[in-house]
Amino acid sequence: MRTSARCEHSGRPWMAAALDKLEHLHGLDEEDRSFVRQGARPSECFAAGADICREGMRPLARVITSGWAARLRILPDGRRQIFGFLVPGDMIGVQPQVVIASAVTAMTVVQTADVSMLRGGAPHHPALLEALALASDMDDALLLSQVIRLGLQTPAQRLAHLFLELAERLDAAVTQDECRFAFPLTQESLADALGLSVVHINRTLQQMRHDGLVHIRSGEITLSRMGQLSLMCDFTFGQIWTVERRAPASLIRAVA
Amino acid sequence: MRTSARCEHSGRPWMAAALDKLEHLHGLDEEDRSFVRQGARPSECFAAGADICREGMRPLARVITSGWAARLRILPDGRRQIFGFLVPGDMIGVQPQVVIASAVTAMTVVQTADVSMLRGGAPHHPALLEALALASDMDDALLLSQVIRLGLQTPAQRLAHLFLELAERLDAAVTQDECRFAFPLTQESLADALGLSVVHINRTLQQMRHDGLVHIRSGEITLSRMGQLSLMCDFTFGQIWTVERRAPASLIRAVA
DNA sequence: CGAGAGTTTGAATCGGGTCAAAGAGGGTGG
DNA sequence: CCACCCTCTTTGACCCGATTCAAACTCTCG
Repeated sequence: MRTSARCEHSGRPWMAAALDKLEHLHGLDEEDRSFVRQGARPSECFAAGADICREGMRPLARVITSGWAARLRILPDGRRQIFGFLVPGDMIGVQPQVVIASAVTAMTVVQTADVSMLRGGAPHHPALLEALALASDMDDALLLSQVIRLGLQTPAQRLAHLFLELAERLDAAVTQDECRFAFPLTQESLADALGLSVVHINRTLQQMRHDGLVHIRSGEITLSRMGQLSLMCDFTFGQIWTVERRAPASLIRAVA
Repeated sequence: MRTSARCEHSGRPWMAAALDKLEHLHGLDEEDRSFVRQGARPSECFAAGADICREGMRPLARVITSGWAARLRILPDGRRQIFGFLVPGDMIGVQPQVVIASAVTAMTVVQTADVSMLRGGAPHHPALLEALALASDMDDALLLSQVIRLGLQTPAQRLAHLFLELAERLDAAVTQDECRFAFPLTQESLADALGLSVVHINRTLQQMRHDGLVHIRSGEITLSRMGQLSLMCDFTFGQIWTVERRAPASLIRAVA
């Protein structure tokens, strides 16, 4: 169990991702932030492929401080469906949740923190309570996006939509219509998330690369021509951070 | 606005569906039940096709007392994706929800009741609070089922899975391996929910009818050979009513 | 340097979509 | 009470997109 004050990989102060996410959702004051920082306890570290939480369990209240995970279900015949990805700042079992209907599995090495003090919403911190409720709404919205991808989008649209959603959630760095961020997923994970075969994911990515839209190499993705990308898959920046529309300004600028 | 004590269509006491659902999720005592009955106010009645709640709004706390509705989104190009169906007893905007990420549209005439007193969970009714948290978990689980249908199931499996899920939620009547209940959806609605074309829904239903599995006629569906149905789509009765596995006994018996 | 995971390629197949048009109800108004 | 109309269902033909299988290639890590 690690107790250092910084994340190994990103080098940012630990809990920074979670605080940024909550801040995005609803402004916090310094009092709220220190409540979160002091209440959180460094917790388990999971190897890639390890189960963070099994299906049907009452989950512990945890936040991911580094690494990527996935909500997923495995069918008796071995095929799996990924419902969505969890990135640093995302929480599990914080909302008054009794059971979780899906497993959560680490896609990379994942570090977590225990945030039991947030269960049932912090009584004396109304802003925090609001932020947590919005985080829960966001989870719901992300699941709806996933249904839209599977239900009505073409393969290229699914990929574009997922990439843009991740870029926004990760608050990715944007430079002149290009957006770049660490991307640890295999094509197989993408296939399992987007309801397509690995082969077809591969061919579609190739086409998109040829069109100068996406480039994935050595664990890093580069999105180019963001305007084109968001147009082709009907993605709107800012929708994720519901109510207040506080999308990272850089992303919105890059598209406009 | 109606204030009568009974539902027009079903003839059951109004709020019966909601109370039954909560009861299924977590046992209530008479005190809890009368709290719900007395706090609920008969509210709007919606025509088929009317919007019960628009996307991005802070929803009023309502429960459907009769009729069917659907959570859905309509894309700019006119195509629509149905995320799931709401049946009597299902609630909108009760959980500490700030915004709703999808519209809710009436599929039939829908009567609703105002249950604002349940917002944020009834303070002095712990059992009710638990039941509401479980209802919220159930909504999450239903959305995950929808993703599984779209992501990994064949057309026939999607139909079977949806029918069985509805049978269980509606606590449908079962007689010797046959299950029958009112079914007001058009094939177009099914198509929009299951990510298939109307034509293909039609052909698949025909095949299933030919196989003696399903029969839809004049607003009523009959499911036959329930064991076969649940086997072919990997549906497990009882999973919906999470923790306590309190599926309607009749349904579980019919399959075993 | 080798092993294993992940990516890339080709060829054959078939499931499901689209288009177009014909039937069946079921409700309404004359 | 019947005729009409509108919606929903059903059918056929054609086509394209995505899956599958199998094999080669490439990268990364031990």
